[in-house]
Parts: sequence; structure tokens; C-alpha cells
Amino acid sequence: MPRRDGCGPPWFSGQLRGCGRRLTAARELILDVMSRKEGHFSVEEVYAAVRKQYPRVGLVTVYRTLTLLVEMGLLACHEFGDGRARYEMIRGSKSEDHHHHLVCTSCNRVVDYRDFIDDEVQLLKKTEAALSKRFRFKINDHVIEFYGLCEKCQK
Amino acid sequence: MPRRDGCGPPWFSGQLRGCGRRLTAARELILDVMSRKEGHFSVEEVYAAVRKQYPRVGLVTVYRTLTLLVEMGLLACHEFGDGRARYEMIRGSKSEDHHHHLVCTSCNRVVDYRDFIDDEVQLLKKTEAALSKRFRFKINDHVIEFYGLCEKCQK
DNA sequence: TTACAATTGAAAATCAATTTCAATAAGGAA
DNA sequence: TTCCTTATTGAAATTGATTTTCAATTGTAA
Ligand SMILES: [Mn+2]
Ligand SMILES: [Mn+2]
Ligand SMILES: [Zn+2]
Ligand SMILES: [Zn+2]
Repeated sequence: MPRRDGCGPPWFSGQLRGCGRRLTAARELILDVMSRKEGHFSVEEVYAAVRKQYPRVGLVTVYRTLTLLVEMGLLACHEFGDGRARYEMIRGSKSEDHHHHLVCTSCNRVVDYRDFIDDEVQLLKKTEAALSKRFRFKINDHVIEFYGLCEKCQK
Repeated sequence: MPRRDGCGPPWFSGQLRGCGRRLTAARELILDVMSRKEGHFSVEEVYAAVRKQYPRVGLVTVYRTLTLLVEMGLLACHEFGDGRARYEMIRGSKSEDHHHHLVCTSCNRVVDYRDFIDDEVQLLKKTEAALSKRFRFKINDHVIEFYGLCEKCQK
């Protein structure tokens, strides 16, 4: 797939080259697709969106690029229990954007929430410290998710 | 696989028949294996343990039986991010046994903790109420997990 | 004991994700 | 620009977990 400049942010090329990688049309395009809309997308969904603009892009490239963007800290990857990974853009700094999820087990809709997490994060810190000490774990991450039925799926 | 009585609890047969199912050797055996040791086991691990006693049991039967035991409320099933389901026995009532998990991302060891969850559960209830109201979800479940490196894997 | 439906196990199918490999394209050097 | 090296790509094959299919077997109510 040949290059076509201008759909990605200017810093992207530099950040890639900084670790010996190359800027390609697929990468620009996938980053562009991911940053354009809010949400948690499966690989197939990203693939479909990308194909609308470049039908020649392969599914494997989408897999590889999403993995790369996660490594670069631009995307987050989640497993919400339906057996397929979901990717979302990290907007602003990682700690700024920190949030938790509410998942509908019927239609797989995912809702971000940020309003109630201050208390949560504070408690998590405390728990983390206690657990670290007790079980001698070096804790790097946590997951808090609520599962239920969204308004539509309750009816 | 022919029946061989006596390795399962007496109420098991009744609970099965109550929903039109049958007591079989495979079911007795798998329940027995799961109740005998603490832990979070993959299907393959259960399969291996079961085969030591009855080499004729098929992997598919283990899959089906574990699913059945989850439906009956005797086992819990978790996904800890390594792409394979893990099953654990629920001991006592579901609320009595309620606990959260600490997972080593290197060796996949899983640790239960129950000591710090009172505060967690209390906060979760509050958050749950707020989220329900705000997003009109009927919340049925939650997941809290910490990920990190266990003592061995830190070195 | 009999009849019938539930259960089983081997093989095949599915599904997400990964690996392989030859062709292509990015980007530094000349 | 052109050349050269090497990263990237995409199609096809592979993997690994789980599910489905289906004929043979087995549990259980009558
Ligand atoms: Mn999110
Ligand atoms: Mn547990
Ligand atoms: Zn829904
Ligand atoms: Zn470990």
C-alpha cells in the first residue's frame, strides 16, 4: 500500500522512527480511524472502517498495527468477556484519561465512566499496598468492571 | 463411561434430576476433582486430573460438564487474560465465598484475597447505585482484579 | 426389563489470533 | 534522484481454545 501523507498527526512519524520503525499509510490510516471516533472497537470493526478508505489493507496488518499502537501507548486494549479484544484511543495523558467500564452482557455496549472513580482509585491504592505487602506481588495494573444490562436490553 | 457410585455428594443427583438431567460418572468425577483441591483450573488441567482416574473421559465432556456446573452455581468461571477459561469451586454460599483476585502476568498464578474486600464491596455498592441511576443499567456483577508479578517472577 | 431421551466421545468445524514467506515500500546514504 | 538495506505488507497456512455434529452408549422413569 503506497503512502498518502497528511491524515495523521505530525509527531507520529517521529515517534515511530525513534524506535526504528517506519511510517506507513496503513499506520497513519488506522491511527486516524481510531482517533476520529470514541468507543471500544474490535479488530474486525477497525478493519471494516479502514477498508472503506483503502480496500487493499489486510486484516493481518490491522492486527499488527493495533498491537503496535498499544505498545506505543496510544491505544488501550481490553477484554470484556465476549472473546474478542477491544481497542480504544487514549486521549491526553494516560493518568488523565484513566476510567473504568460498564459493560452490557447482552449487546456488548461499553460505557466509560470517570465521575465516580476518585474514591475507587483511592481505595484501590490502599488495597494495592496491602496486597503487595501481604502477597509480595509487584502490582502493575488493575481492572474494575461492572457487568449488567443496558436500558434497551432490559426490556 | 459406566456409572460408579459414591465419589460425589448425595444431593448432587437430586439437583441434577430437578432440572431434567442425569447423574453420570463423568459428572460425579469432575465435581469430585474440582471440590478436592483449591485453585483456578484450566479445562486441560481438569481433563488431566480426571484422566488419571478414568482415561476414557473425553475432553469435550470436560468442557460440557464444567459449563453445566457453572450453570448449576457450583463453579465459577473466570478469564484472567491468558486466553483460557479458569474454573474454581464455589464453597459455601456465593456471597460467603465472595472474593477478588490477584494475578501474576508472568506465571499466571492466581491468588484469592478476602481480607480487604469489605471496604471494596461497600464502595462497589455505592458506585453500582450511582452508575445504575446515571446510565440506567441493571448491574448484575462486577470484576476487580489486580495484575502484577508474584515474588518468584520479580527476580 | 423396556423404551426413550440425555449423554458421551471422536472427528470435524469454528473463531480469534499468530506465523510464514515472498513481494513491496520506506527512508538513509550516495 | 537513485540505490540499497531492511521493515512492512498481505495471502495463505497454522495455532489453540472452544463448539458442533452425529452415531453409539447409558441413565431413568414406567
Ligand atoms: Mn474505555
Ligand atoms: Mn478465586
Ligand atoms: Zn445492551
Ligand atoms: Zn508469577
